[in-house]
Amino acid sequence: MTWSVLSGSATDAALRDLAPQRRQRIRSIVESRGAARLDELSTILGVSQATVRRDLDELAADGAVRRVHGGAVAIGERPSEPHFDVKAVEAAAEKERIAARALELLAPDDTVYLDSGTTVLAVARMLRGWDRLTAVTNSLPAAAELAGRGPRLIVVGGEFRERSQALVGPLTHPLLESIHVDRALMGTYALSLEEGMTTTDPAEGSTKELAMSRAREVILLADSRKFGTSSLVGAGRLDAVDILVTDDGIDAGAVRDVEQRGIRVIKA
Amino acid sequence: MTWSVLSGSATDAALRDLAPQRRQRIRSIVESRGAARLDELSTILGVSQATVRRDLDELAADGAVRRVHGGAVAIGERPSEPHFDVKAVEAAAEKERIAARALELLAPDDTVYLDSGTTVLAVARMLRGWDRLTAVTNSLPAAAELAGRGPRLIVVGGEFRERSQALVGPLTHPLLESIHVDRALMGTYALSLEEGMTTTDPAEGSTKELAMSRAREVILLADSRKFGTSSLVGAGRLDAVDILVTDDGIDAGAVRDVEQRGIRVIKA
DNA sequence: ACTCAATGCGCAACCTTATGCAAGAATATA
DNA sequence: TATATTCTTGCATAAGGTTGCGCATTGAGT
Repeated sequence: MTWSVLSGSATDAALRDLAPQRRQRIRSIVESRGAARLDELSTILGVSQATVRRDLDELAADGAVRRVHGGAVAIGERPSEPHFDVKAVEAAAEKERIAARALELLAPDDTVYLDSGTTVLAVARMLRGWDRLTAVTNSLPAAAELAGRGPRLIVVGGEFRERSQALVGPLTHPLLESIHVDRALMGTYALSLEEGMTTTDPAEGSTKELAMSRAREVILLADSRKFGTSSLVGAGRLDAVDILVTDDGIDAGAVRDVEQRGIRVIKA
Repeated sequence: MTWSVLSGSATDAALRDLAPQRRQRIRSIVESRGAARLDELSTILGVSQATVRRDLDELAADGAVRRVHGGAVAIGERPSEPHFDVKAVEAAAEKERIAARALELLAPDDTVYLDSGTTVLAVARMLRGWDRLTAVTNSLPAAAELAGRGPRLIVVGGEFRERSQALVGPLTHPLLESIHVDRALMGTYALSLEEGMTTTDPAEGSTKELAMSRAREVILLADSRKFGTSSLVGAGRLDAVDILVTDDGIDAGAVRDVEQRGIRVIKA
């Protein structure tokens, strides 16, 4: 029992973070907002500005943040502003590997559909300079990434959905129905054997399904953590998928289950 | 002007950006518009001109922007004539004025089509926070500007044309034909009484014509230097235009000619 | 149990930097 | 050349930072 609660400062101490925890919090605050002023941090954390200063100096010494007058800014500030708020798309190395592996499945003259999602976006980045390729996409970040950098670019129309930064809904359908692509590179929010691909938005789900139906070959990019999860609405059954590219975190059982459905599994 | 100085300075400090953030903002403003005036930046950022000067000097030293008399221009704006720099700054300010004037013609609940081009792009920028508006556009930069910042956003599909950074061609038509907007804000490469609007690309021309035909009211944004010029292919006759927003550099004779066609002329 | 050094934190006096202001010099436009 | 901007410069000020010190808590040694 802590009857030391009687003393004011003892109470505070009990509630307060330990120094390393506090530094970690500062670090994530600065990182998520790009910058933070000293007095803000002091208020948020409930410690004095002097303490925040010390923490900031510490973090700066470790190279975790960059110290500036009045506060701190995150390291890795992008020099050229991305057209879209592609937030924290320092795509995990894992996604990069999956993307690189998927790239090998494409031919230089292909017509390729690029779905929304960060993993597929990583592929889009790697397509710079592929000037014989035709890329079709409903992802605005992917479009921004490809605009004028090699591939012929076709953007499907539709209503912009902020969460996925993609164009979805009924308005996309006429265009999708009028085209045909060699390969579709799909992402997904969740994936399970029974439900197949699932996502949070009905419009997005049906757009995904339609896109897949217009492709000769469907390549699904999904990291192993997606396995065995499911979300609100269906976005295509597993049967629609021809190739699954994932990372080696996937367990052998899952691989066997998927391969049993006639899907080729590639571990990046 | 200086009420911010008079009021509580502590409040201001809390709202103000950190120096690196402010520089980053300046950088992206200059980059996205191609140029910016010093006093504009001062107003936008809420700091004195002296501070903007210092920031600009700093950024110029880093090679992030190019400093010119009266403001700064983005790196990579190629000078086509002597004194282009200052002209670029002036022209940017002119477009802003035209855009601001056009903005007054819109109602909060409107459905608006935004054409490609830098002047219309300036309007898109000003539409941030208009969350009751629906914006339809074929311009990728405009879409990037609006994505998740207020208006409902619908992007028409189509093939991306690098020169205009817009989606054009036959693939755009099905979607355009299935919608109807209150107002269309159009830009143009060239403009003359006889030829009407003209542009360099056939696909772009027909897309513009179609877009205008889907609008209840067509608003053309064109600075006065465009008058009396013409380009390769037609992009709509003047009869299709209801309102012309231009700058006061236009001569009285031209205004009379245009008004004689039943077009309302607004000088920004 | 008691002391005592170590640590973390807050406070406040003092220094530094960033910003604003204004007058004169420099530069553009007519 | 004349005139209106814009730029430079020096200085005032306030926001931010630094330093030294004291207090509380903790943990180890006696």
